[in-house]
Amino acid sequence: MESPSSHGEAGSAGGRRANVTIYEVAERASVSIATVSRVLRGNVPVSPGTAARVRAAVAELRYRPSHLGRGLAERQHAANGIVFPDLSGPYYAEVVLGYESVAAELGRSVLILSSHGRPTARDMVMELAARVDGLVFCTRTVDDETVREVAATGTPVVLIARPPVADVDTITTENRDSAALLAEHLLGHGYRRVVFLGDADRSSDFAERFEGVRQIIPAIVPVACGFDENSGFRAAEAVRRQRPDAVICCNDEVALGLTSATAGSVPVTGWDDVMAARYAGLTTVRQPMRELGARAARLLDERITGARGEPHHDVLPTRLIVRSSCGPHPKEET
Amino acid sequence: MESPSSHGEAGSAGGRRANVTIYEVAERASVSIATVSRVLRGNVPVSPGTAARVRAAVAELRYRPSHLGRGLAERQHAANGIVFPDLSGPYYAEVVLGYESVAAELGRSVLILSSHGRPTARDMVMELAARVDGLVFCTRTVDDETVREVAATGTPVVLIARPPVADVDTITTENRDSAALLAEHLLGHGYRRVVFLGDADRSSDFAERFEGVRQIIPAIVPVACGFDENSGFRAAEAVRRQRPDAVICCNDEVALGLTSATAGSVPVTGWDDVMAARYAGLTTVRQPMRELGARAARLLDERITGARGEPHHDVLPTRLIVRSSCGPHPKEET
DNA sequence: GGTCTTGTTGTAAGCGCTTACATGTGTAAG
DNA sequence: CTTACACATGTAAGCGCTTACAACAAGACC
Repeated sequence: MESPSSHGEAGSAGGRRANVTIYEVAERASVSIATVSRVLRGNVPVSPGTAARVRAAVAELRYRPSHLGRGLAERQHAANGIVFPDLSGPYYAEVVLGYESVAAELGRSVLILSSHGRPTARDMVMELAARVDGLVFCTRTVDDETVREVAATGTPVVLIARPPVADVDTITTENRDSAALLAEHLLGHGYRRVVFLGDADRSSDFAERFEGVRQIIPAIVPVACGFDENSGFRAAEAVRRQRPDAVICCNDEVALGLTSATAGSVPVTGWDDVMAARYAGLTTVRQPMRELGARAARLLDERITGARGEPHHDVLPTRLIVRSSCGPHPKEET
Repeated sequence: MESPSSHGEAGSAGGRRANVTIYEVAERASVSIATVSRVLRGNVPVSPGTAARVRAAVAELRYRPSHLGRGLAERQHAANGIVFPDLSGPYYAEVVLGYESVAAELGRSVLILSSHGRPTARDMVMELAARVDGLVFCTRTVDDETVREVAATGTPVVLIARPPVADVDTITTENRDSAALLAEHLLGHGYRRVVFLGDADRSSDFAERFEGVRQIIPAIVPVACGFDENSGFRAAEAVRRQRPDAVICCNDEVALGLTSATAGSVPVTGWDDVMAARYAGLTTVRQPMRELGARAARLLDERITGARGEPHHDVLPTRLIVRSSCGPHPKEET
């Protein structure tokens, strides 16, 4: 008996689900479990005859190696996590898509966690960190302390659209310059009194956009607002009180929400260039969301597989997309 | 020395990442690993003093139990998977969001896999199946054979928007009746020659919608088409050749794409009621996408935790949303 | 015929955790 | 002052896999 335990007893008891293990395969192929493992991993030569017998046994038994056993022995999960606030709204969906796509290519499963404003987010993140080889955080999903704690356990971390914490890699999109460009465009329209709708305290992206605008329009008036359509819609009253010539919104959803409420009576711009923006004719700034996720996956993989060195702080370029929502053009080009 | 291995030697060698294990916690608290485990799981009484010592050691060492070790011992992953074709487009993003939200509530992590038309999808699915306690498949991401194979290993499976396979649970949204309703509405507009834009062979949802329409408009003309905006855009030529009074598209994205190409010259309807549909004024059928995911997570959990019995085949209700894209209303109500 | 390779396979020690069972202590009962 | 019984804790056997090391067989070579 080679088995140290009861593995040999294949007895299909009335239990729930008796998964077939490497022991049963070994027994059926009349080899040791080590040989089965070697055939499956293919990193050590095995005689062709034996290999064939093992493969036959694997097929007949429909054997699937347990990830738990494998992971424990190899000390790795072959999985990455990504944490974001919410998947509704096209922004995070695109980021996650890009991330998954690359991670899968690299042979890593991806675990998602939507913090969703849950108060237990921190615990959920630590829990997630215990089951992956690396972790990506999008924007302000958790506080810096949590990021630091995860990083301290040695788990590689990449931050998306968020200022650096400790010496962790980050990937962001360009905000300041394109915000300035957008502001200039609005000035070109002849607008003077401009409102910035969005909460700069809650997102470094928003803060940078605000700063970029203020560089060009020092008198910019900030009006606090959430992130979604509803917030934009509800902000209409507060915006109207400012009697603005134009409103620069922190993202497309807010812009779209505001547009619904004002029926287009006020020139508006967004940020992100989500699908709905095209149909609403929204002037906005396009950012490469999918690329953001893809890049994060690659960066993470490098760290996991051992790359050392200075933290990366990549910045991806964005592009101003002028449509009709900012009003008729006195002289600008499209 | 209680440790059977080298666990006791805490030596922080120059290695990559020496995770703290239950052995170190035990040593620090001067108890056995069994006691540490008991304190952490809280299912067996431990004297208050000991528990406090253990908790202190856990905190000082920043100990995080390994999911691999725990999962192996408990024979469960505490994780669910979900497989979908693509996350771009709001449909799957919403489904996944609803799924994640409930799964997290139930204490399960969620692993996502986008099949993305990859030829290796089948292997990736089997791989995923080996690391979760249950799996959800959205629409036609993999063939029936694969679904059967996963189900055969004893892994609970739930199908979303897909016809039953073996005796697996399914969740779909109502298609036939709302399609008939939509067709009637179009008839009410006075339209007679109607095209159905979409590929009924590639989705049971689309097939049902087509059938529902045909019940009311037997002369409905099918025109093949993909799933996304681009497909809709490119189908404009083929559609025009049919000189239709109106076009019923298989989903909103196709409808939106078509609309861009025809500049609204043809009455069009979609399906799903995605965000962009509201801004494009698209007449469509709303389906509860988030609820679809949420329900799947609950159903799966029931099966995982042991519910037996007949397969469920839930059907969620949908709702016709009339907007302007189907043309001016001769007499209909909103 | 004996020694050395080389190639193939088995043995067994972990990986980090849970838990049935055994052991030891203090206290109530006889 | 025993005997019994709770209660708290330790001991050790797994969970399913990988892999260093040992063992062995079959040619190659002198």
